[in-house]
Amino acid sequence: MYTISEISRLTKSTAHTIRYYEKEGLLFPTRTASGIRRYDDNQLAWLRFVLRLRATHMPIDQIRKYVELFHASSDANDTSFERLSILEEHHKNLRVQIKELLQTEQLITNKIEAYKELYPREVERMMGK
Amino acid sequence: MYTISEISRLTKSTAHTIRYYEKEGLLFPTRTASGIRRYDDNQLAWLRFVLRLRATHMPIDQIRKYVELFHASSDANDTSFERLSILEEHHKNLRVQIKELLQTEQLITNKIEAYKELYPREVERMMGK
DNA sequence: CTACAATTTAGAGTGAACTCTAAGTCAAGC
DNA sequence: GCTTGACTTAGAGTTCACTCTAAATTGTAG
Repeated sequence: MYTISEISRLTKSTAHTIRYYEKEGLLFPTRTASGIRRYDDNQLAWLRFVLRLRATHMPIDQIRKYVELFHASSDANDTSFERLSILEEHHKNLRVQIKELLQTEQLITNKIEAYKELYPREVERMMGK
Repeated sequence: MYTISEISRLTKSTAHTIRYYEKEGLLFPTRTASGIRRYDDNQLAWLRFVLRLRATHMPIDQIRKYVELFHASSDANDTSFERLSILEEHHKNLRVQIKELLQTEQLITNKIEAYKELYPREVERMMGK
């Protein structure tokens, strides 16, 4: 079981952000009798996943929707399909982002090459060659 | 020469945003005698480039720095190297983003597969197979 | 000339995601 | 028991990038 500062260190995020995610309904740590947050390995893994979703620009609202569906799921009310479709929507988003980044990466590479051709000696000097 | 609404249509951005970019020092359209903005093909191409930088999360401050260096450049004060290094910084950023996206894409793909294995028939039905 | 659409400005408002503050409570070492 | 550092809360503040408003001006078609 980890304290918030341990989780913060392990995930390289701030305790402020971790509390904020809890307030937004993304995390549900247990508490000690005196009210101090305790995180286990499952919650650590889940937070790590959340941070990757955030790093790839999935809105907090969407992540919360996913969490709510997870908690609402039961034999009588299986929410797997909705959760799957949220994942698939983000997956579609990821592919769009990847495409945009790869295109722009090529464009920037070309521009950089153009600069280097314009001033080949100076660039070599600047680069410490 | 294009009006702001034509540029807006051609770049799929709003006139509001285009004026905002001008206020932020990214664009310098000419004006008619009565003060109406006019954009030529060079400025259109530059705006398109700016929009790709933005789509790949380059901060407006950085783009402005690049523009300022461009305008400050002369034979006596060549700013090509600084501009090159700004491009290279963004290029480094792009590679980091691409890596993060590809990793997360793999992770999500795996999760989606797990859902589909859990409920293969229902997923087929949902997907209209 | 008139009407109506497009453009202009300064500045206010919005939304998302943090990020921080202050005042108080709790835990650990001496 | 005392001190020091970690933790708690509600709520305020910040940053970024738009996004919109309102009132005035300009362009255009009939």
